Amino acid sequence: MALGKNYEGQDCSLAKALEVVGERWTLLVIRDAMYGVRRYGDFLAHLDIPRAVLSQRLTALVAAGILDKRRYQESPPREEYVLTPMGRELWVPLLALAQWGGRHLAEAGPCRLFFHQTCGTLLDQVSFCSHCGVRVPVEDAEVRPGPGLKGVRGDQVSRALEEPHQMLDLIP
Amino acid sequence: MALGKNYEGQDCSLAKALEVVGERWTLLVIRDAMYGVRRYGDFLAHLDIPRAVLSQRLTALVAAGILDKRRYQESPPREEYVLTPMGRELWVPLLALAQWGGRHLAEAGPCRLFFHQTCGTLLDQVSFCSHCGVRVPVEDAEVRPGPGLKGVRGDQVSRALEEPHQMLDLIP
DNA sequence: CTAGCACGGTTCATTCAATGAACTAAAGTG
DNA sequence: CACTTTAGTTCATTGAATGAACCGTGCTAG
Repeated sequence: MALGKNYEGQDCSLAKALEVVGERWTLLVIRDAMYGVRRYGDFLAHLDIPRAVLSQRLTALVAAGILDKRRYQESPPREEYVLTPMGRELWVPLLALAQWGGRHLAEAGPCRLFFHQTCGTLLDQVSFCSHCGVRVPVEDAEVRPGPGLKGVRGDQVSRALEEPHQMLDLIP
Repeated sequence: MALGKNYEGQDCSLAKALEVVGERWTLLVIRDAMYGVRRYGDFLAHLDIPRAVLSQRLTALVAAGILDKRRYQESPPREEYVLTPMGRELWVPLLALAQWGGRHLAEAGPCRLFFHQTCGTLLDQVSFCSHCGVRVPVEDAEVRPGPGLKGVRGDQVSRALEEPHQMLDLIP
């Protein structure tokens, strides 16, 4: 692969994690799954990822136990990819990385902000709600557009995310 | 590059972060820098990374403001790479990812454990010390070998990390 | 003063993955 | 029956990763 194999000699939990989620595109696929993207075509439209790469990544993530592929309708048979509990736990490092990027790399501020859904508090320190004093799992969080959002993408998913949206909830 | 460019269309802080730290090897280089690795040769020995890739990554990280390259001795002139404050903040997502890997991918348990240096409390929930109620920055943390550590690597850095070691402190 | 060595790289041929366009296949729709 | 939607696969091309060899600087031992 391009990123992910051959870290075996590393004797390190981080290396093990990167073997599974460290390849190009993989974390963005997982991010989209957290936004509620579930279908091949929606990932494709939102990520501008080559089809072959998307197929490979989805298959690998299913094999790793991060995504679950399941039929959501017969006739025509259609499958969706949803995060497993293990996949949902990636919320913590993912949010931390996004917040780091928002602080240091986004001139105009973060593109998206995350809130504790039950109390409305902004999550700015990892996934910890300073108001409630609890760690907020993905399912209790809400995304809203942030100051840095340009809104240049025209796809379905991007448009849906211009509105506040509960994490994991299916994109229209 | 192989991972990192071309996420520009993404309008997302996570994508921006991955443009800088999402390439193969990059996060492992930063991890080593947090362990106190500073010299080209030590990164090389500990990571088993091709020399050309290491050069490229170090240069890119300096350009991104994550590492600082500075002379630590004249005659012979030698440079070291140390984390900037911005780089040190990657501690949060890095630790979160390592903990996720330790929970889900390490049969024998995590290879390394991290402790709040001032009180000795294990950091198991991101970088938050449950005893002191504070967020622990890298410089206040200590690494110790965990149950999953096999200790198969013979290089200087690996051997040094078989002992408790304060983060960021220079490896012997 | 010269041979060797440590360190920090660069160069280059080969391998392997990413890219993107085209094609396939199953099923439903008009 | 033609056409569309969805979810892929195939394939030629590009580009990065790999690993071995080489380079240059400045110490150090004989």
